[in-house]
Amino acid sequence: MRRSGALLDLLSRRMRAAGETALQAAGLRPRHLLAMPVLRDRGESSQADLAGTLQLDRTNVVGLLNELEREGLIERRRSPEDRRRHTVRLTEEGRERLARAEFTLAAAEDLVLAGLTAKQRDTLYELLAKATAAAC
Amino acid sequence: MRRSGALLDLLSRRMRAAGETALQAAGLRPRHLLAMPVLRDRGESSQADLAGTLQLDRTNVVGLLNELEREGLIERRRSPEDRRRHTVRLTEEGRERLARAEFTLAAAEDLVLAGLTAKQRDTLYELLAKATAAAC
DNA sequence: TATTGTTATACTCTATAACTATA
DNA sequence: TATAGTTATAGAGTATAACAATA
Repeated sequence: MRRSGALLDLLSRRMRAAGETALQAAGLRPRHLLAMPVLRDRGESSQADLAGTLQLDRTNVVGLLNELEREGLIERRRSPEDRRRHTVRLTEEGRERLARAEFTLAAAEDLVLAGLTAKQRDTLYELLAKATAAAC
Repeated sequence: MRRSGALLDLLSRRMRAAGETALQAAGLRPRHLLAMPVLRDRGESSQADLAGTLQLDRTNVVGLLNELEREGLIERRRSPEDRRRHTVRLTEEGRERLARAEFTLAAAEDLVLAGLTAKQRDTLYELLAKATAAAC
């Protein structure tokens, strides 16, 4: 019986472990590299929108942003239009740390996928992108 | 930049959540459906071998097997050849519960991958199998 | 009433260290 | 000395409930 779930579970555990190791020197974790690219691409975002995009619970986004804010990589500001919202942006340092960390992480990820050819890695990425794009 | 890790993380979280929901009625969790098929295919296994195959820490396999043993789905016996080892097997009830649960889980997994065609799901499975087959 | 951010909390997953019994 | 299983424990990931501020 074809059980993609078991393989996904194993591969994502390896990815996480490899990512943690690779990012350790940069003082970041894979989870940080989920949120930061979104902020860079959008320019800014509310915490709720960010949680929706990452499909993380908003309560966990609070802690994630606390860590990034403590490191000076993001900043929160109260939105003038809707004072319930925090507008979150990358700082300049956040942008720089992200650029370096992304290369480090991408290299580590490719290493985990060393069993695949470059073309197969591309196909895998496309299939994952298509699968996750679906509502659920 | 191509970041398979982020997509893998998201998809495996969805898989886990869908699997938990689907297996709830059977009183099992996705993690149980990792170990049980290995035991069925091998007939029996020591805990250390099982941990190696699943790439789980042996300390976590202890708890996993405790749950399955409490439910009467596996049995541990002291190995006569090496009295340090526990020989683990599926019970008859374990075999039956597994057969039913596998269909339930496979259906739930296909639902998570609904954004892909059947052929794409097969390709994804093959790529995941090849990627995880590599040492690391 | 509903939403945004927050805190407190609980449960799962994973890894490390240390113990025991065997080899 | 080393290995198999176990226990205790700590850290990360995730979700739920409840609250204050704001809409």
